[in-house]
Amino acid sequence: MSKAYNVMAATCPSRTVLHRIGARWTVFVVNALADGPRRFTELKGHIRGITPKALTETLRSLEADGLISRHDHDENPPRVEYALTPLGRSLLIPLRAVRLWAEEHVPDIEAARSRQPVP
Amino acid sequence: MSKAYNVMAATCPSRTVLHRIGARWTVFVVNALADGPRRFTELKGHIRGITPKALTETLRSLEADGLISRHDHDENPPRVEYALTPLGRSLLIPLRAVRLWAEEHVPDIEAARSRQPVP
DNA sequence: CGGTATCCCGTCCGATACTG
DNA sequence: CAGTATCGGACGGGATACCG
Repeated sequence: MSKAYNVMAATCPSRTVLHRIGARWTVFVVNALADGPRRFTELKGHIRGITPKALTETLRSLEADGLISRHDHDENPPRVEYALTPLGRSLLIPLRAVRLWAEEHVPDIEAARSRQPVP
Repeated sequence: MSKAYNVMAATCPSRTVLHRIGARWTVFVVNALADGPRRFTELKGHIRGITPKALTETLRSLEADGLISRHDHDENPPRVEYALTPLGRSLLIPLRAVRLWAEEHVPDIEAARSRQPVP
């Protein structure tokens, strides 16, 4: 049952899924929600360098894909909390593997890059 | 030793690593090399929809990062083989997890997307 | 606080054609 | 076979300012 989709096919929808995962900020946002719900400004503060525009777009995309949920408490002052859905939490596992790999192998890759001739 | 890098820091070099992983064709090329060395045209045929330009760029980038190696046999007609380096093979593990997740959860995500109002 | 609204620029990437 | 050359367009995303 797990082989119903094959990413190598040109028309396979799993490509759009991979595209979303590969988007600039997805990994950061999903990871930032790993420990529980967070508010907009919390996320913005935690993910250094992200602009409100990028954060909004990322949150909306992830919500559209059912990976996170948005809960507006409808208070004043406003309070909105974002949280991973069960689907989003399941993504956390492979994403953590990728993140750890990245953090682990930065030196190797930087070494390889520095071996390049600088044009 | 594994926490020397933290992707949440704005200046963290692991972000460039993630960026490379997230690039349009990286996942496909790395996965296509999982079973051993392959030639340019083999890859192009296996990864449906990729243009020679995109394939070349992806291969060069991966080579620059030390993830794949390029072996020109210097024959006529030309024969060039690409293969994963040990570093590239280590990436295969987290990438496979991501690919499987994507293939597995396509239905969930498509369902979520179809629940969206179509503007 | 939790976002929008603009503006704008780079770069990614597809299509197509050509070459050693 | 294994690429390069060229063009052009879509889009992601940064900077900045503003709003309910």
